[in-house]
Amino acid sequence: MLQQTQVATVISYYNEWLGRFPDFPALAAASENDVLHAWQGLGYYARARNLRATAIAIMEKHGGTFPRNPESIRDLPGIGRYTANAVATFAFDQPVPIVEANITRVLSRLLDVQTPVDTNAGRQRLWSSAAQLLPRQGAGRHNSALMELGALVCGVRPNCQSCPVKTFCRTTKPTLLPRKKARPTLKVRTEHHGFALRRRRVLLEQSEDRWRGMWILPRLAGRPATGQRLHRSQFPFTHHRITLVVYSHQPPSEKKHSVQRWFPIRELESIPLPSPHRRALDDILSSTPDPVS
DNA sequence: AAAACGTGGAA
DNA sequence: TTTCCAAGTTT
Repeated sequence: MLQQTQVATVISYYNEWLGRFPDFPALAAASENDVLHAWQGLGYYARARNLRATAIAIMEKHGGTFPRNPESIRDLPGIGRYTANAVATFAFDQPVPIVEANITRVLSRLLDVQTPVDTNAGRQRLWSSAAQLLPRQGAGRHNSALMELGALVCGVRPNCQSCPVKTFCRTTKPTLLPRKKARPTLKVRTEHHGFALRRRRVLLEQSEDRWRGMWILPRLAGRPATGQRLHRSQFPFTHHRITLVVYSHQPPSEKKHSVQRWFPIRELESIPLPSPHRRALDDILSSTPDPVS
């Protein structure tokens, strides 16, 4: 959950998630739809599918017990070098390095790393440095301390006065570090969707790409020739800014290549919808109590 | 190896 | 308002 997501955001999901899926058997037995529903709003939905796949792997390949060594952990779906080592060091106190956003700030400043950290050379530098700094005993505590330092002192706006390792720090301009590659230019796009309501049911389709497995308003090829504009909003998406426009429309009776279903309005809260489409639906359903047939 | 993958908080 | 970015991984 914490991958590329702030701790405070994760906490608002964490307890409910664990209440719903308290252990590996429960998560392994859950449907992908249930998992996506519990995850909705958190983003990066591949994590939800991978976490479920990991639970299944734990049950089927590891006899229900989470593996202890980093290589085995790394083989689980959705777990890369950082997460594997983080679990190994925090759960099992193993002497393996970790490098995430906080430690990237700390090490790049401590060592005055001018190489962009989001390049192979930069990552190599940080990971080998983290490995060298590792103590033989108490690696879990050490790694935790590095992260806390990055979170509480060596943040985006560092508080060097209160830094416990200021005498070792090589940079004189901490706010210029870590360096990163130039961001790709923002791409602006408009996406057109249709809203159809019949007998208190809304037509939705299951996304096959961006929000794979989640339910969205049916895509339209472009601005429809007919149909009233019911909603317009914008949402950011990685390096895109997308304008979402929703029109009233009369769906053709047959539609191939995408799963479409009519959902009673009451059921909308129980199915996984991405945030922009949920907001659009909320907007339309509240402003037009009884829109077009 | 660049690009894709989401969302909301904070400056 | 815009921009940056957060306990990264996969393709």
